[in-house]
Amino acid sequence: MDLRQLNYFITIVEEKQITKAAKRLHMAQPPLSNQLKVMETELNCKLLDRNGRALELTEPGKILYEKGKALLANFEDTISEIKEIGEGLKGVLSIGADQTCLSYLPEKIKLMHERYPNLCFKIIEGDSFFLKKSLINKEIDLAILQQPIENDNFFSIGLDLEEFVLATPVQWKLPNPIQIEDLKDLPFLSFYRHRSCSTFRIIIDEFKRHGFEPNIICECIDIAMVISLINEGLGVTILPKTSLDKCSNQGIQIISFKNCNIQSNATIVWSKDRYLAKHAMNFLELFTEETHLLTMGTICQSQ
Amino acid sequence: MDLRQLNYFITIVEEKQITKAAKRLHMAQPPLSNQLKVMETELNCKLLDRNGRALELTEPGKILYEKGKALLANFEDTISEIKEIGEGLKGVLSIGADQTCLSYLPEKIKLMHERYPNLCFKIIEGDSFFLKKSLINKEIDLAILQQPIENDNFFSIGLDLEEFVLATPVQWKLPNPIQIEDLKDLPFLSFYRHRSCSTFRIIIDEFKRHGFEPNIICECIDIAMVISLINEGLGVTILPKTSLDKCSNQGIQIISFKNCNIQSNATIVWSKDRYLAKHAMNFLELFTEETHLLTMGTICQSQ
DNA sequence: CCATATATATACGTTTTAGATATACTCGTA
DNA sequence: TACGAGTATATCTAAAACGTATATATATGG
Repeated sequence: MDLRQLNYFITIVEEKQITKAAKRLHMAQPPLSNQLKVMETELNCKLLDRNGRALELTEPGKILYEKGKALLANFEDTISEIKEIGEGLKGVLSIGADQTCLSYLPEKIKLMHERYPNLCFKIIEGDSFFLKKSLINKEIDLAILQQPIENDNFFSIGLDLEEFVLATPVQWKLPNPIQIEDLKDLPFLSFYRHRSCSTFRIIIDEFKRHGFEPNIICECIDIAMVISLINEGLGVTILPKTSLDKCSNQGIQIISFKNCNIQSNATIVWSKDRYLAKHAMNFLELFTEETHLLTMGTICQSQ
Repeated sequence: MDLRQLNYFITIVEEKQITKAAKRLHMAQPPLSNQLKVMETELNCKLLDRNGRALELTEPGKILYEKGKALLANFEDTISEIKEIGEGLKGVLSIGADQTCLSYLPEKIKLMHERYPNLCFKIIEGDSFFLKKSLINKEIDLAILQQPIENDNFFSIGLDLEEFVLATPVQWKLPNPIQIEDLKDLPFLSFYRHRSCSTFRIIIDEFKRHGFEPNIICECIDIAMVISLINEGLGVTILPKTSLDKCSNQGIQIISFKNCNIQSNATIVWSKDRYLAKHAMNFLELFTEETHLLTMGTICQSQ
């Protein structure tokens, strides 16, 4: 017996007549009578007691009706749920972001929530290595991080380029804009978990390009810690502009660079090894709508 | 989507491979791949992520697997239950009996319970009119009563014929066996709800055949009441022998009749208007096994 | 009591679709 | 690069679901 037959049976019971049930099911009466017979043969018992016109449930018929109705409803609910998840209307969207890119998220998540109110979000913070591993392990759908991963197991789209700025204690007297060489002797605060963190590398590489290395007096794993150290007048750091906008920045002075061509290269990345879930595609669309930075061809994987 | 396809999907998930799943399902691999594709098309989303060899569940696939597995199990349980009920292994068997026939039940029900331990019983007591109505209303599956119902809406099989006996107070000095004429002046106790009760009519008719009517001093609705009145020495009554055996009968004297040809005519009766449930047929068999009174042709209705 | 209306069952032909077979493709590996 | 394991595609076959026509059964009205 299958669900089609079960539905036939339930309709017959509710219409109390095979003919009416056939109409409701948009089919002719004879095949419906037939299917009922097939079911009864398979179950080896009468489900309906036919005396002339009156159609009455037998004991097993009664039970089949009760349980079958619940089963069908359950099944239909499940199908609907799968479809909703498939359409990205429901489910859990897991996004990874490194510290400098966390600032991209709040606005976009608000937008997603408005469009897909049944969607849940999971935000994971970590450096590029951690995020890469999470993508491969399928612990996250997407990651936003500085600088594309040099590996060809990932698709990626670049977000708006954005300048890096210098953050210093507010009372320090420094030129604005400043030159990278002026940082030579300033105490420098950096953040990362591993020295291979991409944001860290971008900055270090820029220093090296100018022929020196920063005077690092503290390495933190956390931007907020760096910010509070700056607040205390301990030193300076270099960050993408927007990631400072979202912090409480009284006590922080923001200075642009004159001759520095490092830019925030925030990139949204996902795994090639995996079917990109619809809700993740929908999230990507939020970025493409605005920036128009990419051809959609790179997003839509071959199905 | 139907349950066959759901089962296919679940098997694929569990075997982690379409080829192995096809083997387990005793079918070829191509149609199984096809069905998976059909499902994905219908649900409008990928259920499995195929990268080369590794077959992994997508988000909607995961949910479908979890819920689908439960659904399938539920469905199979329901089918099993229906089959059990259909085979008479389970369910509720409702039996009606009039007072003089209640004594037939305990032994048979014990037997039924041993054979079909999951079967429940419902025993209803009432006079023949009440039982007839209950059969028509389908409140009971079968009824056991005195004398076949003269209506042709019922099937019936007669049980063992059994003599009626006289029950008197133990201290009364009466001949044994006795003649029906000797009852002419004895105080008579009778039981029934309506004067049309068949047991009552059988007895009255026998009195009339001998040219007199009993000297009825009390009409009760209950055998137990009649018995206790006899215990008190109030009068006598006539009953089928077995229905006295089962009562506590200290204080009761049982006397046979010499010239009386009334017999207990206990009959088991069921409605022609109704498909006789399997458990009811099984119950009937208990009687036919012993008595061999009937041709099975009358039991097995045309299906 | 027969005629009619209403409903279910049977017979048979048609269409749909699940499944089989053969084969091509894809990817990882030796 | 060739091979092996697994999946997808193409085409055919067979089963079964459905429709049409019609027979049968049962309640209702004249």
